[in-house]
Amino acid sequence: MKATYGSENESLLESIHDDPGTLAGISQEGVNRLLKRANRGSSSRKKEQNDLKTNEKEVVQTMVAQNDSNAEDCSRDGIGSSQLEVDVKSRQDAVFDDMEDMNDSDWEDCSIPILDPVDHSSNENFKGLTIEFDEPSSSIGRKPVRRASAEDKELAELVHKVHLLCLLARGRIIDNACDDPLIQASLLSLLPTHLLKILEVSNITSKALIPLVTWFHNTFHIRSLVRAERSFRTALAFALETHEGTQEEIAALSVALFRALKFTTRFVSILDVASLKPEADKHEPMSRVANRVGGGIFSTSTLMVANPREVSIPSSPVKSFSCSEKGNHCENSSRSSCKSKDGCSTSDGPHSRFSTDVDELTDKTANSFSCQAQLDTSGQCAPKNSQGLKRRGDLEFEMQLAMAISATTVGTHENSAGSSDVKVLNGSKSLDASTTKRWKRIQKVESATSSQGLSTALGSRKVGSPLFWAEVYCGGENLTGRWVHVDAVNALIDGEQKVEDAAAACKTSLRYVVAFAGRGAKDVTRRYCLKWYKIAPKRVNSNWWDAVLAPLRELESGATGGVHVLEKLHNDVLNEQQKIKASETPGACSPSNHVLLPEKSGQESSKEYGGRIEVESSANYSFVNTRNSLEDMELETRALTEPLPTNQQAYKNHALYALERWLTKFQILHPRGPILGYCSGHPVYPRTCVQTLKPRQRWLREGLQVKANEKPAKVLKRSAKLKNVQVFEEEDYREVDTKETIELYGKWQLEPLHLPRAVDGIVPKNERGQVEVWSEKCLPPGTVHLRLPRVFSVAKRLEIDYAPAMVGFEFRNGRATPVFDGIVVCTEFKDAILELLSSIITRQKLNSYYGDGSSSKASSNMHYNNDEISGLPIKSSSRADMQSTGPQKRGREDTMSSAPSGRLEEDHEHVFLRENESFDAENSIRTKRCFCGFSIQVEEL
DNA sequence: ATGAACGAGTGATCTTTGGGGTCG
DNA sequence: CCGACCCCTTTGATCACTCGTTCA
Repeated sequence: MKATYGSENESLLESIHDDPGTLAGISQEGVNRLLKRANRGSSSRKKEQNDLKTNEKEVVQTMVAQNDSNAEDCSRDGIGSSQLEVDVKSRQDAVFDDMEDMNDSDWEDCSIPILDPVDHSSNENFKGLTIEFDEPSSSIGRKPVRRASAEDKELAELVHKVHLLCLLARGRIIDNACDDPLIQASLLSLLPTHLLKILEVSNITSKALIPLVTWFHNTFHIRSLVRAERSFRTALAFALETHEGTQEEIAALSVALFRALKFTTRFVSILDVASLKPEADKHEPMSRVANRVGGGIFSTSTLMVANPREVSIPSSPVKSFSCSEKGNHCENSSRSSCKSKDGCSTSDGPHSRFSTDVDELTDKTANSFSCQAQLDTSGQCAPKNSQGLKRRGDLEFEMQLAMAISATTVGTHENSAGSSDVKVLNGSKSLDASTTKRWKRIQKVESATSSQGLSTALGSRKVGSPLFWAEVYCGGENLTGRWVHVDAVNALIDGEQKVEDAAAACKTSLRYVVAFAGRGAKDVTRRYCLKWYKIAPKRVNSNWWDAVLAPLRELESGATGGVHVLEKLHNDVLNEQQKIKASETPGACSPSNHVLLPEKSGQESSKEYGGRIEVESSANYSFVNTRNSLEDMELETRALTEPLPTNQQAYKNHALYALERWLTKFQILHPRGPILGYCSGHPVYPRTCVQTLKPRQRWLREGLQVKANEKPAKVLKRSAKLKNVQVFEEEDYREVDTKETIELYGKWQLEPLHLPRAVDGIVPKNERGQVEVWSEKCLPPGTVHLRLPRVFSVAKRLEIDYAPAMVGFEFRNGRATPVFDGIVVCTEFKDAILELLSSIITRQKLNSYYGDGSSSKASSNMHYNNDEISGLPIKSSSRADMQSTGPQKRGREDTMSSAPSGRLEEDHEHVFLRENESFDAENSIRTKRCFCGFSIQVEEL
């Protein structure tokens, strides 16, 4: 495994050079680091297990040897030996755990009492040992279950996030390359003249795109390549030149073409990231993650076959056929890379194109998957006879191919059977039934072979998955226009609802579908995902993701749905003229301004200051401005209209729906309805009906109290054994008392907290003489919370009634201890307290500036004075003040006080940790405390 | 093949207000 | 005798979640 991963890492490193963009580089570096760390962890874990086993064996062997030597005198007849070994093993198993951490030095050379095998049956000790043997032996049969630790999860999340960022960066790079004017111009120059008529369509529809996509699909082909070190733009140019490329490149070319034709177009990609949860990779070693990184971020998927030459070419009598039957393509195969029986194509030269013969293809695929991927640039391959025994590589390749075909064909079938909006190109005959059957067969084969340890199959399941496509904004669709899914690679138009199934068939999770435009990005997963409840748990924390996407969304919106500020200003100047012309063409860009050599991408067409394009961009301003909000609404609507899941489990954390059985003990349905449907006979309620309940005391913390005469919405019985141990001992016959109930209330039973008002300067306190200040709302009316140092002393000295303010609990020494911070006093005393505190501060200042002696003396005076004022010893400055050696920290602050210096020579240097600081915002006084108890107050400028 | 039910393991969350000895 | 201070010791119950197994 390690070796595999190592090679993957190397390819990963190589691929860094692919895009020398800083972000990509940095991201890649991050990924590598994480992967290395992860690999280390996982390999070390594996190593642990291996070591465990190895150690075990060694220990057993050693001990057996030892025993042998020790039992030299024992009779060694063959009858007892096997039993002896078993028994010895049992002991070793029993002591193994303890031995794990011990060094050899920990072991004394001593004889292990081994009884004569003949006699052991009569020995009681031995019997005991034999019993111990049964446990580990039975556990051997059990699968070693190692659950993911918190660290594993954290690591997996980190990898997931970094991977996401890398893929985002990658998408932006590709998107940017699609805007390349030269590439766009070259594409346009390739375009047949008759297809240019599409530019005359004012409001483009998905239907109008069919000839264009057909041409593109017939012109450009997928080929899996060994990547050379080059930028994506170069790769794109190369793909353009050779008409072949990776799925990513071909998809990018299609985007570039649409943009060249002035269609508002996005490059859309499934970000196939490493799993958010460590368990997902449990059975797929990190090599697969690395592989996916290599294949997903910096190149398209690669065939997981070590030596491409090992892949045989099935020798069914195919003169040619297209793997992209019915317009669908498998990634690692294309018609151009399919080899004739007696020839191998070379990668550099243009490949001959073969006409698609679906019927023939059907036969071919039914017999065997006789399509050969061109696996490397050399394109060399050795034709082989499929009749013979297939090697692993053959088998695997066929599986990949089958999956790819199956995946895409499913979508095709649904397309053809589906709505009229769905267009299927290049297909005349449905292969679905047979392909589906094949798919199932192949799946069986796959599971069978993988169980045999077919390592090369790792990662290959994702082959064929639709990972890249385009979204073209079709103004002629619906009333308002909409984004249309255009997968030129697979010749699919408007097949958004097929993507999920196709991806699922290739084991690709549709967790993140991101559309790129204008160097920005937008999450459009909702458009392609019907079962969001399956996706949501696999996605990263939405806050983080939204924050990451926020700036990119603006860029994307600016490119596809809005107008740049400068353009808007410019357009404002020409407002009158625009108004006149705006009413003429509210749709997409004008075809009449089409030029073969575009100066800008479709998104930036409005930058072209000339004639109608400019006018249109302005005219579209309000229109396109709503385009994004319309799309947001569309995605939002999809989010709110998810179909009811059919299995109960799915309701457990469903965002929209709930089953009563999955409610937690602190939840309740209120109101109980409406019932949206039933699942296995259980009524389904909207999630909005699920209310969280809390005890009365808990609501108080939030400044809410239960209304009068409200009965608890739920009463829980809680075992209180520990609490009532003493009670129980005293009244052990009252078992009922060992249970206590918790009365829970819901939000609808609450009202704002009404605490008794402070009267006559007396603070209302609880039974402990405190005020619990969980928030400002918990303060009794007429009181104020003062969180000032020494305020206790001041209040006491002024003989003002106060209550310690309890702000929470902390666990210390295994028990909860209340945390106090400041005091609560009646509002009328606030000024008096602050005044006195202020006077103390002033006195300190005067002392420090004009007092006889050094500032240190003044400082010591301060503390002394404080104590004097309060008449009470102040803990924080009691001992330490007398022992401190001087202030250790001076910053920009104006030091109001400094510690006494040099009075006592001690080694201790004060350390003022930030968490020990308190800050009085009103007076801008910061109190810093050393752990020794020494404190210092500074006024911040 | 799928899903329900169940059990086991794990991590997260909730809990929530000292007491005895020593010294000045 | 009283009050201040130090030291002790670092919970554990419960819930939610996940995964594996079994069974229908």
